[in-house]
Amino acid sequence: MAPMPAAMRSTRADARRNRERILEAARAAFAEQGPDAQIDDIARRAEVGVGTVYRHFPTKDALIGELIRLKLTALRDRARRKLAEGGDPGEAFRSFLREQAGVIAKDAALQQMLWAETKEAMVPVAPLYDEVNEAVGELIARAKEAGTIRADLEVDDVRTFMCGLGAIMAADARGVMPFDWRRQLEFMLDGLRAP
Amino acid sequence: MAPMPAAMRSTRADARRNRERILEAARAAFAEQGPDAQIDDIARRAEVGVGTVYRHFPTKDALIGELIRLKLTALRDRARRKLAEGGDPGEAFRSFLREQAGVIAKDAALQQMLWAETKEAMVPVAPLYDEVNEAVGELIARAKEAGTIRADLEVDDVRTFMCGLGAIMAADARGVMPFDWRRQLEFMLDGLRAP
DNA sequence: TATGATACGGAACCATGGTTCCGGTTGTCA
DNA sequence: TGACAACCGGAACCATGGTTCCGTATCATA
Repeated sequence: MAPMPAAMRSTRADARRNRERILEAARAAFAEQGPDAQIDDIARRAEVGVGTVYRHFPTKDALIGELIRLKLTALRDRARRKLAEGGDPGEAFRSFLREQAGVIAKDAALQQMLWAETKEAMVPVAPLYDEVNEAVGELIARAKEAGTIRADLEVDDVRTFMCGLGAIMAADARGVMPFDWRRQLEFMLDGLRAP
Repeated sequence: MAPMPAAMRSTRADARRNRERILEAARAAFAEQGPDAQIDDIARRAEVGVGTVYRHFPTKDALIGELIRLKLTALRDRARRKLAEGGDPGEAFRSFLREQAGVIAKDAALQQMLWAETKEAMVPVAPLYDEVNEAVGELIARAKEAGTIRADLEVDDVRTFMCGLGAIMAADARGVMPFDWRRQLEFMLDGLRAP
C-alpha cells in the first residue's frame, strides 16, 4: 500500500537529529571563530555534509538568524523570570545583569552578529528584541522606584552597555586580546547606583 | 646627460600626493563601512586606480596597518600632552578620556580592526600600543594618588572600556544601531570615582 | 625641451567560501 | 519486508574581492 501523504507525516528522526547537531556545531563554531566561521567547518563539526546544512537552513544568514532567535528567546525568558521572582528591585536588576552577561559570554559573537554587522539581521527578530527591552525596562523602572539606581538610567543605556560588553567578550573568547568583562561589569554597576 | 641616480632623488610629487589621498580615502571608507570596505572603493574615492593603491601599500593589511599606526601615534601624543599639562589629576584623567573618546569616534572601526579581528594586526604596532598604555597608566597613577578615582583601577580596565566603547561607536557610525556613547562614558566615569 | 626613470590605470587573474545538484542511502509505513 | 518519499554527502559551480601585470602617461633633471 502507498505510504502516508506528506502532509500527515512528521519529520524523519534523523533529520531532526541532524538539525540539532548543526545548530550546536554552528553555535560552537561562531563562538570560537566569530562571524566568518565557514559552513564547511560547521558541517564537519556536525559530522554532516554541506548539502545537509543547506537543506535545513537555506542560507548562512538563515542559520545565523535561527541561532540568534534561540538566544534572544532565552534572554527574554530569563528577564521575565527575574521579574516574576520579585525581591529587592535593586538587587534584582544587578543580579539580572550579571546572569545575563554570563549567558551572553558563552557565545558572545552571536550577539554581535545581531547588531555589529548589518541591520538586516535585526529585522526578523525585532519583535523578540522589543520583548527583551520591555522586560528589562520593567526591571529598571522598579529599581528606580526603589531608589537604588540612578534616576536618569534608560533601557537604551543598558542595551548599549551590554552590546559593548558583548564585543569585549567576543574578542576575549576568540583569544585576540584578553579582557576582564566581569570587572568591567562591576565598575559599571557601581556607576549606576543612585548617587 | 643622464638623470640623477635613483638613490639620490626623492619621491615624485604626484606619488606623495596620491599616497595621502589614498590614506584619507581609506580612513573614510573604513569609518563608513567597517573592516570590509573594498580596495576598489577606496581607489575610486581617492580617484586613483587600484594599481596605484597597491604600489603604495603592498596589501590591504599593510594599508590598514599604516592607518592604525597613524591613529595610535596620535593617541599616544595626546596622552603625553595631557600628562605634560599637569593640573588636577582626577580632572586630567577624566578630560583625557573624553577627548580620546571623541577622537576615536571619528573612525572607530579602525580601533576595532586592531583588536577585534585577529591578533596578527597587533604585532607591528605593539610598541606603540605599549607607549599609549604607559602614558595612560601614569595618568591613572596620579589620579589615584590624588584620591579622586577608585584605588583598584588598572590600565587594563580603561583599555577594556575604551575597546568596548569603540565597538559601540563603530556600530553607531555605520548606522546599524543607534548608541549614545557619550552617556555611556559618563556613566562609567561616575563608576570610577573614588567611593 | 629631450629623456628616461617613476608612477599610473584598470583589465585580467586567482583564491576563497557560499550555494547548487544529483546519484546514492535511510527511515517509515503498510 | 517492500516501496517510496525524504534525506544525505560532497564534488562542482560561481560570485566576490584581493592581487598582479603591463602598456601608457607623467615628472624631474640636464
